[in-house]
Amino acid sequence: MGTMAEHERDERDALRPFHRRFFQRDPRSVARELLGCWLWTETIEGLTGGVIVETEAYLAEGDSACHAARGETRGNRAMFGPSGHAYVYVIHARHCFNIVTEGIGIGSAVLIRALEPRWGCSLMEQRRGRTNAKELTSGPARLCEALGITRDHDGRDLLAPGTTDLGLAKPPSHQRLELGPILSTPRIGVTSAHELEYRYVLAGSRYLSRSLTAKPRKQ
DNA sequence: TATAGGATTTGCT
DNA sequence: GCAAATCCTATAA
Repeated sequence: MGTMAEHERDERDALRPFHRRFFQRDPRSVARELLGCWLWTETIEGLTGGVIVETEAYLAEGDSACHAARGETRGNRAMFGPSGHAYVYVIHARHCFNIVTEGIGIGSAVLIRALEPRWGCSLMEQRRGRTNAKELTSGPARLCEALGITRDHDGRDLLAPGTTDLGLAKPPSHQRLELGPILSTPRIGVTSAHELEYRYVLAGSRYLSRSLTAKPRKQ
């Protein structure tokens, strides 16, 4: 009793799991409501994870920046699968993690862009090759590296414990992060649909992938 | 099989 | 602030 590992386990035992219905909705609603929720992986190496502080929604209709916009391919197949499953893609030799929304055949998802580190910081430091807490999980590819998320997780059901080392849940009410205001901004890095403000952030977080005051980079 | 480009990150200036 | 590094994926031949 009282070890860090046991404390972490107790914490997560009190978690409130998601129901499939939560993901069978407009990705903009899901993206907003995932802020403050907990994401983790538990592998042979250990437990790593944190609190979601930044997300982006990608819509099936009228969103040219969405990977599903040009139809289903081998790479984005998971996006057209059931909601609540992982969609992991590779870009610039790095992985990015999404959660599929709505339902089969639709093609929408929420990209997880940043976490506030919370569990397994030493393992995350090891995987990332750096110790600055702000650089561990503040970016879609950074958090995948820190949590050990790869294409191997593509298509995994997040709502089927025991079939995956990925975990996602609402925190117990007494453990909620002070949310602060939720702001929406244009999405980062997209080469089209700049006008759609489907990036959602906890405005007070120190762990965003891009500060709210930073000038948008050339895209 | 070859080629171009991307929902990124990093280091250097 | 800027540009290089990085490698998988889609597309065309």
